[in-house]
Amino acid sequence: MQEERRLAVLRAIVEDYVATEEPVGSKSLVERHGLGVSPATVRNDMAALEDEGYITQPHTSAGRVPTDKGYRLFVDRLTTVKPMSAAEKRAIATILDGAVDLDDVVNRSVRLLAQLTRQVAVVQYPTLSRSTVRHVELIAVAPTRLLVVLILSTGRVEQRVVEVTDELTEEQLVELRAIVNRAATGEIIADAATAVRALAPADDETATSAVVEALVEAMSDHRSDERIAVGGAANLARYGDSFDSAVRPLLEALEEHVILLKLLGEATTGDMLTVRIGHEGPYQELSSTSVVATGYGPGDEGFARLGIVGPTRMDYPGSMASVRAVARYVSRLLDEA
Amino acid sequence: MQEERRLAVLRAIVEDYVATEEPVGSKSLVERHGLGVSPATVRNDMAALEDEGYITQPHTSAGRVPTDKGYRLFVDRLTTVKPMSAAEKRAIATILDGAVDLDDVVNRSVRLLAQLTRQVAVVQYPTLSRSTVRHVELIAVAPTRLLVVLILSTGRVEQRVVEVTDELTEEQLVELRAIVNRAATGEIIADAATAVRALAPADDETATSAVVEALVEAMSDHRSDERIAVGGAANLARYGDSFDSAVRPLLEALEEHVILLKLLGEATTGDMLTVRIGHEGPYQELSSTSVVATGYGPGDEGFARLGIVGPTRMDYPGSMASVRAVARYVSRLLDEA
DNA sequence: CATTGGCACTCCGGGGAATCGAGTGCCAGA
DNA sequence: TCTGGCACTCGATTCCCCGGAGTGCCAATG
Repeated sequence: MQEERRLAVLRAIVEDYVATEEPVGSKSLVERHGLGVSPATVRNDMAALEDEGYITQPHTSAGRVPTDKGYRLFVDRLTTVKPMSAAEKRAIATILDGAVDLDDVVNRSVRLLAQLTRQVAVVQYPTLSRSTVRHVELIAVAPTRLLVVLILSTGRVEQRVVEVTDELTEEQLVELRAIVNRAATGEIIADAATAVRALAPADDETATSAVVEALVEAMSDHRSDERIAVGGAANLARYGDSFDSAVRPLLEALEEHVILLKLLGEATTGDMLTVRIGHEGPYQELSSTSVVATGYGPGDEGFARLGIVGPTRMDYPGSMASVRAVARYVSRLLDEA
Repeated sequence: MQEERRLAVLRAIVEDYVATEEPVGSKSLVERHGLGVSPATVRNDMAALEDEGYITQPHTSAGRVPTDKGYRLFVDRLTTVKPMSAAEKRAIATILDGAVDLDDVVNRSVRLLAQLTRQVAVVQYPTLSRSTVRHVELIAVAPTRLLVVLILSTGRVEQRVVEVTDELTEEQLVELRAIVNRAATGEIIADAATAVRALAPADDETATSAVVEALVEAMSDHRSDERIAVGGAANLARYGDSFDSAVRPLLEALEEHVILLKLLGEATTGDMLTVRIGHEGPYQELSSTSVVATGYGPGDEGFARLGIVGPTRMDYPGSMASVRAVARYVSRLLDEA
């Protein structure tokens, strides 16, 4: 089965290259790994692997380096996500259990991920779409001006200021508040939006309609979708070589949350662990960085994403394990709340 | 007046070094700047300046480089904050005027500063302490559970959940809400806390006391004091040399908001433009970075800080001008709101 | 036919040696 | 007090050489 051995060789190359950061040659390969064949044989395999595009050599007669395609094969077929040790699990638990609210959970997760993987970690705040409305509050801040406050089960608060044409009496306000709350409270946000919208006909011009409009807007506001926490940027300092080409665009991307979201992947892919290697991503400038991400969130389907981004030359099994473990733990945490 | 010329030489050295990033020698100095003396004369001055500790040479018979002490003198006596051009002012205005709320103002400011100075920008969120209470809302979320919402003039919302021992009727709730609002609404936050605390004697055990406690806590909560926005980290990529020694600790500091706050300086120093050069700062690891910061905020006295942090070898006049201009504009913006 | 040992070849990277040149310090003279 | 001249220093650049790791190919072997 020379085919099988070839894959073993590829795996060994990836592992060695990740560990040493240097092109790996046939001789050191057979020494470090216990493949029971001679360097010459390995060389033949390497030549074949190179023909197929899985590895490449930086210069003539240097060692081999995995290509993106090689990493892809490695991730897809040559590795299993290695389970976390009990100690690591405990560490995750202790760190995350101390969180007091949603913001805290996200911040702790991001630090934890950065620490575990020694890469840059990115955590998207859970979307509103799955949370429920806890309360709607209307407050008159001026005669014809209302402050609409939307309080969600996650503890998040959205607010809008609404101008109304007619002055409202206190009784009208109380009544309106009651109506709106009756429609929205306890509903998940999408349903609440529908229910609230049903309260006012489109051509209505009363205060109700203005408030309804603001509420619907607040509910469907995607700003919180775009909220993201980033951590572990200091790990970029370990890039050392290839600085301008790799670190600079990444640093820029870290401040563009829209780009980060795109990197994490579309939320529609669910809670699958996804790995995007180098050029597979949407940005050319980031062609030497990979992303390991997954969906997470309470309930069955993930509704936000978290992950890490680092050089293509990274420890995929370890990163994948960490990302998955953190995602699972956070999801459970959110489930309980 | 050889003393005067010496200072001119120092200024020229600083300017050249900042521009070229290379040690500057006597010959190129007299060429680039119009001091009407010979290189030899300048050399004598340089020797004197070196004796006094304002400049130093990296290696024997290389050019001279300013020391921290040299930069200090430069900043204190040899430079005036150069006014911004009309175009720059317009740019500041257009960018900041588009802001829709406090978060937006802060985010835009941080980007703007980073863009103007090409350094890392840091903006502290305005503290609650100077803002006024717009409204207090009490919401029963369960029979013996109240959600206390504190809405401030800045648009910030603080919330607390309170457990009360006795069940409250709707009337009691309305009354309590009225009492609390009468005491707090319109007051600046410190006064409001005092007023609210006066509502319930310390040994009281009623719902009032629980609510009061939560409110006071929310009002004095310092979490928002610590909120900080950072931008322009990509500018660190321009450091090029001295990477591990300078960029790494800075990247680490950027994630530790407590450290950033310390770097920005104590808020008690008011709205003075302060410059901290290299080792003058509280952290040894950041001995090759400087901070240009100032207080800002509505009203006369600054109550939050913003600034930039970059290499000691930076364009101080330009940075100071940008920081001050942005601070002023933001302050005016907050004043209007 | 896959595997292996042998062999010639390539080329990167490190270590000197030589050179260049910008810059300095010092001194004597104006 | 300033200036020109001069000898000296020393980091950076260039060049060269060589070692070593690695390759590709080929003929031999099980």
